[in-house]
Amino acid sequence: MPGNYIFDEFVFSKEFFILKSGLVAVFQALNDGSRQILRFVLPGEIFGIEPTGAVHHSNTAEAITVTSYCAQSIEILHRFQCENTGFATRYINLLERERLILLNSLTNIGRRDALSRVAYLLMELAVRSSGDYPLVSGHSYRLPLVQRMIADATGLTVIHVNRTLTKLRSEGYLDFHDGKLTVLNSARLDRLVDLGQGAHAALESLKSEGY
Amino acid sequence: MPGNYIFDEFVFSKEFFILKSGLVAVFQALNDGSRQILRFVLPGEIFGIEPTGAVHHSNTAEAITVTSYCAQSIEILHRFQCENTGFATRYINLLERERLILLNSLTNIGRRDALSRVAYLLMELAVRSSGDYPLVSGHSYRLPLVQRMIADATGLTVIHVNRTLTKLRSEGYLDFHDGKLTVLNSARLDRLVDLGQGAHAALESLKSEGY
DNA sequence: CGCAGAGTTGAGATAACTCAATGTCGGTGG
DNA sequence: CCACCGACATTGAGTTATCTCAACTCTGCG
Repeated sequence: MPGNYIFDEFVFSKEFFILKSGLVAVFQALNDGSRQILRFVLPGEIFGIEPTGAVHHSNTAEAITVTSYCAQSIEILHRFQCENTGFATRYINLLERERLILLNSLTNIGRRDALSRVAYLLMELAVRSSGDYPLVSGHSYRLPLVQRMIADATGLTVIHVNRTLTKLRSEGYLDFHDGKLTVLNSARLDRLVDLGQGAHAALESLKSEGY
Repeated sequence: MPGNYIFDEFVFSKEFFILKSGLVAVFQALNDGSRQILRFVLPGEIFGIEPTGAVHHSNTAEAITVTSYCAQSIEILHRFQCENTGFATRYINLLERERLILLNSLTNIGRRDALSRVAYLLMELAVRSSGDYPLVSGHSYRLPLVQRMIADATGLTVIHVNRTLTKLRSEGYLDFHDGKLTVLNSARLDRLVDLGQGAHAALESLKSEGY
């Protein structure tokens, strides 16, 4: 259910999860009441992984929409590691893919200004969920986020996200409202977000695994 | 050798690396000539991993000090995955540990102001390289960085890093110069950086693997 | 000697933040 | 049925953290 916590920080951790449908946000809560969303989890991706030996979850997973997922014991993973090559291989793939997403988020938050930062986040989610890249101008993608979540994920304030979205629309890049992203001009959007060959290569590689 | 690139973005990727000694920075280069340092690699950690199927490295690794490392073919990893449980398990451990570091970096860059951001980066590196946590007041830790690298890693400008370091010293948190971090007051430092139970738990868990 | 890389400091510009008010919509209780 | 309330979105005005530009020092090195 939307708003539900699938697991909480500091809960004893013996399981990891594979999302089957819906959207999940994984975040770290801070003392001042704010939070940093570390990643949005899309169907087919794993979450809740902790370093081997860690006893607690280091962050919290919140269901953004209605979700279904399956929980796997870490035990099983270790047991299957050898018996079932396919399973371990797939697990490693998913970890590596998550890692790539995290690296891009780091560059996004560390280097981009608000305009391209918000644009990149929305693009990335659209690419990951649709498998399209480049995104197609005029097309709409369903991203069930509210502005608060964009703020928590980008490190900006909600108010600034609001102004930024207004600007992205008025300058003809994209339109986002009511959980729907409409691409106004895919080529311009690409240029806005282009900060090195890395950005495009990354999006290209994210599209490949359309689960 | 300092300044050498161990691998470059977009180089064909068939190997990953295990650092034996020295310090390595992994970064993404941007169009405007700046870069985002994604991670500092310490001895015992792996770098150069790409998602299975990717043909290129998605970032660049630069030796900061004299380094020694060994290169492993990805092939070997896949081949050993089943034959040699220990190897695959260790590989997964390292991936998971890297993931934890990345998550903390994301929160660091997304949520902290310059003062605590720089402080956290230095603390994290000291904890990871020494295995001490909490750090001990009055003790010095060797971190062969220049201000430029701190800037590239935190998403700040060199000039602001400089002012921030001055402030950290004058306010009695820490002193950093000539590649040496001196902890002035470990407890205050901890409080400065404390943005949720997460921060301490994370540092605690990073210390555990002193290679 | 002179030059390059690193660090430092000052002054002014600007992106993003804070505080405060207001609008819209859907749900809920009287 | 209407009034109220809470979540979300929007807008304005003033503040502040960080950036930019520019000058200057120090050190090591060819």
